[in-house]
Amino acid sequence: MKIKAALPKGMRDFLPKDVVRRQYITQIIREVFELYAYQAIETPVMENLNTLTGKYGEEGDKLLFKVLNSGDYLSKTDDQILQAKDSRKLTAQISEKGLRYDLTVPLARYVVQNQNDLSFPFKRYHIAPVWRADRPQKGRYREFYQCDADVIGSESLYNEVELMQIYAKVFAKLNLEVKIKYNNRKILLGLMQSIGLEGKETEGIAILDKLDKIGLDKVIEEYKALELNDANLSLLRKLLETNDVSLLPTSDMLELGKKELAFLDKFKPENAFFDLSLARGLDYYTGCIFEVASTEYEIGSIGGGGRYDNLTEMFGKSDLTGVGISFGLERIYDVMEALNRFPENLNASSKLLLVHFSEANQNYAFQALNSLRDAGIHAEMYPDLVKFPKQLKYANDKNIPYVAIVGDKEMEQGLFALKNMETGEQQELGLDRLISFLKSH
RNA sequence: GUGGUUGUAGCUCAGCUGGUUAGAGUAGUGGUUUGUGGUUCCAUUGGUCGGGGGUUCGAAUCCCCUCAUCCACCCCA
Repeated sequence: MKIKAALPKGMRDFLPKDVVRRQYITQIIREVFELYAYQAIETPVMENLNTLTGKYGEEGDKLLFKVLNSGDYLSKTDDQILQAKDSRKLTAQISEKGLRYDLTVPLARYVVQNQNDLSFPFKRYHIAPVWRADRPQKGRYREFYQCDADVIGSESLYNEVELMQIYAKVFAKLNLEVKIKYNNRKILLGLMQSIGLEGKETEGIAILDKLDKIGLDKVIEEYKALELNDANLSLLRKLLETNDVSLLPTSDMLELGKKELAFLDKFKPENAFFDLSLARGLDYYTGCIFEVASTEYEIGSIGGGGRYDNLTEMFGKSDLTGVGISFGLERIYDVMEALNRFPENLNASSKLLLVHFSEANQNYAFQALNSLRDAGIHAEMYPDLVKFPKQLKYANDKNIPYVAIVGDKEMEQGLFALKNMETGEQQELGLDRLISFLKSH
């Protein structure tokens, strides 16, 4: 029976030429992370479901990929729940693992679990895929890579500044123009509280976040629906129009937020800007928050992050604050692709193909391969005995720049006919000269 | 979860208002006197026209359902 070759929704294959380009991006990110003294870690793709749930808000919980228990999982379920077809309760009984939704929550778990072996402040980076059961669309996939750098156990705001510098440096190296936006959850929370939205802070912050999309008037309308008085409504309007922190009311929370903001204002990179309407949906942020968007191509945010004070507390260790940023690889890729910013010379192929006409030729060529590879030249021999044009076509399709022809003539003279696949030029060289030629071209 | 779009050969698509054995390009394979590709020419493989049901003498084409896809909303990288 023939089954249809297909992938699950929102997941993709990558061709060799795609992988080279993805690695070009991650390599730059990795280098900058290491320059700033972050160390790589790895964690499993699966976490216990109770590690993941409740960290990303209600929406986030819905978007978790859950993994079915092994074995005869149905035999252990409650009959009543099974009969009632209650998916949520049943899920809890048949699934105890899930795919990670981001790299931050697993980090919190990791830090608590491995605290004895880590030195704090712990600066780590992690480049790996995450999964969200979202509906795919442009720039949104169900499997995508995040590239994270976080500092755990340091409340210094220099960390925030460094992280913004990392954003600036990486995107500069990628030749992309971006705008780094920052804000502070304390400002947002304090503001909501001071305008009479105690208990409804999250709701109020979510409205702010829509400013870009629906405009100021509609934002104010939505606040009106929350029964704000006129004084507070006009205050909000003014704040959003001017983005001016000095207009903020006074409260303990707000003063704290303003102080933190002032620090960032002082040390921030040139392309970073305070934005009062920046909110970010992830539930765990408590201090500074960041988001990066391309100024050249519309695709949503290509990076985000912030400070989280209570994430390790959920795993039983308090007083361990963290701050981090994330790069979204596929969106950065899409921007690079759309703007044609990948270097021309990225090539996944070898430099040389050895072609031949007989088994004797192959024997001879295969031995030469060893010397070529010992010299560090990426080389391959066409493995099968096929017609000559077909071997050339292979080199051509794979974008291999040079072909060395090994026929009886060449064997007798101990030479290789080196052909430049672009110009068609051919020259006869001994093995030593072949190697030195390829090394210098 | 809501709204829209599109589903025809491995890939990109054409098939007009329903009418004979469903086409093209490209890729694949075989040849073009067997040591020169990208750039000759010829031949050839490959499709239950997303799936199911209905209307009709007759459906890729019309209607209904369903699945998938892409896009937008929600939210996010």
